[in-house]
Amino acid sequence: MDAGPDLAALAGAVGDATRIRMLELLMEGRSLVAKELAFGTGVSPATATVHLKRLEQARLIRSTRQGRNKVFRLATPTVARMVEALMTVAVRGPRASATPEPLRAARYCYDHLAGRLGMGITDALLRGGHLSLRRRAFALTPSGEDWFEAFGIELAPLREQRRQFAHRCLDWSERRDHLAGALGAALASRVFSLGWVERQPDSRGLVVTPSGQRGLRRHFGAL
Amino acid sequence: MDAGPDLAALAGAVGDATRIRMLELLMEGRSLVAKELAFGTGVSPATATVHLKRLEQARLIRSTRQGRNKVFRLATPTVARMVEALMTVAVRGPRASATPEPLRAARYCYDHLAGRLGMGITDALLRGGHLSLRRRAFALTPSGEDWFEAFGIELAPLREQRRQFAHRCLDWSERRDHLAGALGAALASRVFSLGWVERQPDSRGLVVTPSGQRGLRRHFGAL
DNA sequence: TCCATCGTTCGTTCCATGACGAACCGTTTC
DNA sequence: GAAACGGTTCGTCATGGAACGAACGATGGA
Repeated sequence: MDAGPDLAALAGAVGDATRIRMLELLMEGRSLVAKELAFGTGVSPATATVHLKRLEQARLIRSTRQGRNKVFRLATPTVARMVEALMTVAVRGPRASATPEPLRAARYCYDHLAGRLGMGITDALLRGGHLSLRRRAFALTPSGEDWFEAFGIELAPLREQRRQFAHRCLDWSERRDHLAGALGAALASRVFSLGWVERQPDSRGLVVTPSGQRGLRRHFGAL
Repeated sequence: MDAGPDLAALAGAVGDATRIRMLELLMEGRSLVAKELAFGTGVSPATATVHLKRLEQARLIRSTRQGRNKVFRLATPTVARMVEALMTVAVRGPRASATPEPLRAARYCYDHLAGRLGMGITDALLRGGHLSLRRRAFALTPSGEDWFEAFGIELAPLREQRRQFAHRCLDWSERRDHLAGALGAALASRVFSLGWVERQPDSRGLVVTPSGQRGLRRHFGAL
């Protein structure tokens, strides 16, 4: 009698505190092994196995074996966007203002930069004419191609990836789009390896280092 | 230890087959009374009451009393977008191609037109220069203002509404944006009152009437 | 080879909660 | 006023499933 996609099955897979927490942990973009996910959700390895299996059957996550470890990641960027959409709804209500300031300032969203940092960088790239807006994505302008190469990011390999190149991702704290996709991930990775931002332990939160302050200002102006 | 919005509470509210089905029913944009939602989900009125209360406490739906009836609707367009995001994920997998053709052709998404019909109209308006793309929304061009007025839609009252005027809504079957927001809703309502499209019973699906075929072609060209 | 570690499987326990019917309250209609 | 109807509340039942510990297989390191 129903119609369209099988929402009930998906909702069942998502609708558990432990499992949604696992998805939240994976939103950092890191690949996590089963044990980390068990610890991160405060649950025994045995229980974690069951949940992870269920998430995998629902195609929300994927796993690969690495030796005796099993590492998990979100199945697709679409899943990440779904989780973001859930966050966008969950953020209102009485606890709305309880969103921790560090997370609003800078955080990982799946595998790219979000929060005010991600927004600021995206805005700067738009202002500088390095990015332009397209229907469902950003587009890299000629000057943008030079800019990214100069920033130390090789574009050719990124274009060969199957995932979207410069996706637009809606930010639950800023309520606007920031740069995602292969290009966004590469940018985040580059900023990270430059030592400009560092992970906060056990959180999606990021901190900008002193050298990062300088570097970001130099490249993106006042964020 | 957690951070950000309270996903667990939201996931709990969403993660039940009956409740997600209720949200799905409300995605048609209609306001439905409790009894209809009970019948639509195949559950007793008593059970429906409990579910509806829970959804309301999670701020996913809102209700108003009308006489001895209680009518429900989605709380905000943000909720509608969240449900769409869930659908977008749920649609892949083995049953992907099982999405009923009528729904792909034309359907309600919350309160505006979606599916190929919604996409086609949106595209035609873009091609005609009546709409332009903005960051997170569409914008009405000067020629667009004339067009909508000529089509029988008063814009002034729409602009006064608190909701977004010309929102972009991602379509789970077409995977692109279509026109939503106050303007999208008004357009859908107008097309409906012209008798160009009709509801399919017990479904989000829409059918284009013969006069609708002509009217749509005349105004939007080949869809 | 032996041991440590990781993940899975199995069996068990236990709690949350989804469902219903019956009784009840308020509104509308006749 | 009486009857009909919509919705809510209450009590009860049953079931699903989340959690754990223990035992087991597999992998990698010493």
